[in-house]
Amino acid sequence: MKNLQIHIEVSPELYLKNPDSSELGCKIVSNSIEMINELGFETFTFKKLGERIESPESSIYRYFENKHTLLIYLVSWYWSWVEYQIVFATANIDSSIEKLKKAIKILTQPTLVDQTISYIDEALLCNIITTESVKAYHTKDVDDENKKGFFKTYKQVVQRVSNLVLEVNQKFEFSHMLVSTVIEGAHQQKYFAEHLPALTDVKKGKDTVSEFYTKMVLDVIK
Amino acid sequence: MKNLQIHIEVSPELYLKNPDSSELGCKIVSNSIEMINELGFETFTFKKLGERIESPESSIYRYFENKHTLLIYLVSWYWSWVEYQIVFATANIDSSIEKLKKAIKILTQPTLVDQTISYIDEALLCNIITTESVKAYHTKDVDDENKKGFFKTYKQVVQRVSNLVLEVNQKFEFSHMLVSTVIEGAHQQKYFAEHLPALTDVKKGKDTVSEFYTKMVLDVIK
DNA sequence: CAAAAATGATAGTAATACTATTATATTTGC
DNA sequence: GCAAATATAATAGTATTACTATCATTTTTG
Repeated sequence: MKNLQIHIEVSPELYLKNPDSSELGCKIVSNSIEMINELGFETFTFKKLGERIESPESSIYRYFENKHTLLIYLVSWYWSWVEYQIVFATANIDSSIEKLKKAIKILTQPTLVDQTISYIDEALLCNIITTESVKAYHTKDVDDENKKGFFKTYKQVVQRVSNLVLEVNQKFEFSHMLVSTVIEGAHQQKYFAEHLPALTDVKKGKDTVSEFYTKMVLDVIK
Repeated sequence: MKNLQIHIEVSPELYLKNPDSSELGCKIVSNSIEMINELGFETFTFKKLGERIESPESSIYRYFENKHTLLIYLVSWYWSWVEYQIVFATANIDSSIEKLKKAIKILTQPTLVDQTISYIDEALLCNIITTESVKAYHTKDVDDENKKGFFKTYKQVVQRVSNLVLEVNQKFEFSHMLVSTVIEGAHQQKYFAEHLPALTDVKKGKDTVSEFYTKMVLDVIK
């Protein structure tokens, strides 16, 4: 998987000007990832980002409509990246169960980063997904934004893994629920482990999250 | 369960002056529930609430430090109320499995409201929990607020249901994860059903969420 | 090298999330 | 029943946020 020249494309509805297309754009994206990690999404502002990259706030607004759309851009990038990993990890495997296990592993394991594509720090981005991604679709504008295709890549991943579930058990009626439960659950359990440990059983060092959700999926669909 | 004079108490850290103790306080709480439903949490402001109840913004600040704390107040009230329902529904039942099933039902069923305690509209409050409660603990201040006991009632419910899981299977290692996965999952599936149906399999009219999570729990712990 | 496009510098606005102050009610304790 | 305490109203003010607008200066490119 290393040193491949793959390139992740994000749907043009999510930016005004493709940040990929200029140095300033890349700086905006990579520094926003760092700053959202440091400050949290609500405390992060375009003004602060502007100061950090030494460019005026107004220049950032030429790339992204607002910080909410920037978050959705990051989330969308993330899911394309995850989908790529799933496709790669399940290629040339015959057993449906094995494919499903690999996919669950990717969706639940602790921040995995053995590769870096371009200017995006995937490890930091994973943290953002864990702590901030629910904010991407818990807004009054979900329905509008959904119509515009803002959540397409997330839905694609759910559909793809859902298909793997059905490959194992064609009669299972709740494949999408199961997959979205695993994905969201894995994020939350990681978050709980760090901030609200009473809500979880995650042990340090161990990959309890993967273990639990893998067991859960296999028990439920068989 | 109807017409009981039960009273739900919220921990004093969550308010400056107990809203329960005055007419204005009750108006603040009941109208905030309506307005958060109508506007969504981010668009809701103390200024708008003040206009609605025809009291100055500054009066609201005498009850709650800010709108975030008000949200936590509501969430905390909700979990006390749910805990009460679980205790009530599982009283005098011998079978551990039956008790667990009842608890899961309460945690996953569509907004249940056959009773109204005081000035709080439980149906509207349930909607708020479904769409906004993740915002209560996804902030930079979680750790601080957790130390102050802001999430105590939620943790109590998880612990209680977790104990029911262990009653059924003492050797199950992931009881807290399982329960918090069910609770959060149920909220999210309801939200997805309404806004991002591609992520779920919920069918209209049917209580798919309860059905799915009940099956899931029983399959995983046995 | 001229025209177009991108960026920088700067200013400005409405709304938000508060805090502060003083006046007027309302409650309560003796 | 009245003074003291407490709660609420009325009003003003501040720093920050989330933008929008304008114009000058660079940089790119055909």
